Amino acid sequence: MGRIASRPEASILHADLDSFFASVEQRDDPRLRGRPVIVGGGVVLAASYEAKAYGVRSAMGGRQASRLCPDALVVPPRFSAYVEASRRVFEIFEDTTPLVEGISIDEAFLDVGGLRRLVGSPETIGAALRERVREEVGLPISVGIARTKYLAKVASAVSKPDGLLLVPPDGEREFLHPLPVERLWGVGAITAAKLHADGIRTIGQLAEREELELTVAVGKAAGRHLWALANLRDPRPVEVGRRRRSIGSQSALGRAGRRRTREELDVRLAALVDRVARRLRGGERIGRTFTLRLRFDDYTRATRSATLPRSTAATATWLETGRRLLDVAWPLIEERGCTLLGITISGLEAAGPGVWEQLELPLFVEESRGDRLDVALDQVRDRFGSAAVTRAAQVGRHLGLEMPTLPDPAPRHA
DNA sequence: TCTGGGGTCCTAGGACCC
DNA sequence: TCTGGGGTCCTAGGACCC
Repeated sequence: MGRIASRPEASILHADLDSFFASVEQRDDPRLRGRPVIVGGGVVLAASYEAKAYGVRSAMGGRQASRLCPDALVVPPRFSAYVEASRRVFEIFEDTTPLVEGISIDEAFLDVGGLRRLVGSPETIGAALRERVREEVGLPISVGIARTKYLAKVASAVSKPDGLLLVPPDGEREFLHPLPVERLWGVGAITAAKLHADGIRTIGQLAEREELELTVAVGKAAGRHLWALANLRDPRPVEVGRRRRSIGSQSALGRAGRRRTREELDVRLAALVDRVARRLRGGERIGRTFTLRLRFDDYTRATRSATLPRSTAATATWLETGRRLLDVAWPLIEERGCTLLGITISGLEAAGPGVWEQLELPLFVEESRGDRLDVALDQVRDRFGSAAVTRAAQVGRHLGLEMPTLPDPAPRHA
C-alpha cells in the first residue's frame, strides 16, 4: 500500500504453477510422466496438460472426464504433498523479493520493481525464478510480467504451459484488446453471457464502452472493475501479508433423496465445528459470525447466519450457535432434503495465544471450563493426529467423512 | 455438466440511529 | 400531519476464483 500507482516499468510478476496437483503427481511417480493424469475422483481437481488436450478441465465431473479421455490415469489427491510443495515454492518467492502477495496455494504476485540494479531486469528475475522452482522443487511454473497485477495475471495464463511472457508498457493494448473477455479475472460464465448479449466479446470491445454502460450491464463494482482493466487503469499494488477473512469447512452428503435424521446432521455439524474452531485457535484468531451452508436435493443452496455479541474461538459456543441455526433451517431441510452441510466463521480478528474469547471481565469464568477442554483436545490432536479424539456420537459410525487419503501406488485406469 | 472443498467480494433490503 | 438524507450493521443470496 502507498506504493506508486502507475509505474513506467513492467515489474510485477504473476507466478502460477502449471496444473499444480497433477504436476506434483507426475513429479513423484515417473509412470505418470508424459501421460494424461487426472487428480480427483467424482470431480476433477486437476488435469495434466496431456489430459487437457482431450478437453478435460478442473471442476468437471469424473464421468465426463473419463468419457473425454478414457486412457487417463486417475489418482486420488494427496493434499499434504501439495501443501509441502507450495511451501517450498513460496520460500523461493520470498527469497526473490519481500513483496509477495499469495493468491492461492499455487500462485502469487511478486513486485520486483527496484531490484534491477541489484539483481537484474524483471525478465531475468522471472526466468531465474522459473529455473529455481524447476531445479529445487521439480515443478513447472509460468510467469507473466507487466506493469499491473491483472495484466501480469493474464500474461501468465497466455504463456502457459511452462512459459514466460513480458508485456511491455507500450504493447499493452496490442496484447490485451484482441483477447476474449473471459480471459479477465472475474469474468465467469454469467458475466460473459451478459457481455455477449451486449455485443461485447473482446477486451477491446469492452474498452470502447462507457463506464456507466458497463455498470448497468453487470453491476456497479464489476462494471467499474472491468472498465478499469480494459482501459489499463488497475493501480492495485502488490499487498504483503493479507490475512484470511473467514475459515470454513463443508462436506457433501452423497446421493440426493436420502432422508437425513436430525441426529445425523448434528453429528456432522459437530465434526465441522470441531475442525473449524480448532483451525481458528491454531491461527490465533477469533470470529463473530457463523454461517450455516446448505445444499438441497436439487443442488440449490441456502445459508443461515448469526452474529454473536462477542468474538470467540470456543468450540462449545460455536456448536451451540450452529445447532440454533440448524433448528431454524430444519423445516427447510425436511422439505427439500440435504446434500451438503457446511459452516463458515467470519468477522475474524487476531487473538493472542490462548486468548480465545474477547472477555468482558465479569463473564470470563463461565466460559473458561470450555476453553480448558479445547486446550486439552487441541494438544492431544496435535500430538496424536486429528482422529485421536472423537466425539462419542461419531464413534463406530461410518458417516462417509473423508479419511486421510493415502498415496495410491498403482494408479487405476479411468 | 449430475456436481469437492476452500476461499473472496459484491448487492440488496431491513433495522436502527442521528 | 407528513416526511429528508445519510450512515452502519446484519442477513441472505450470488458470482467468481483455484
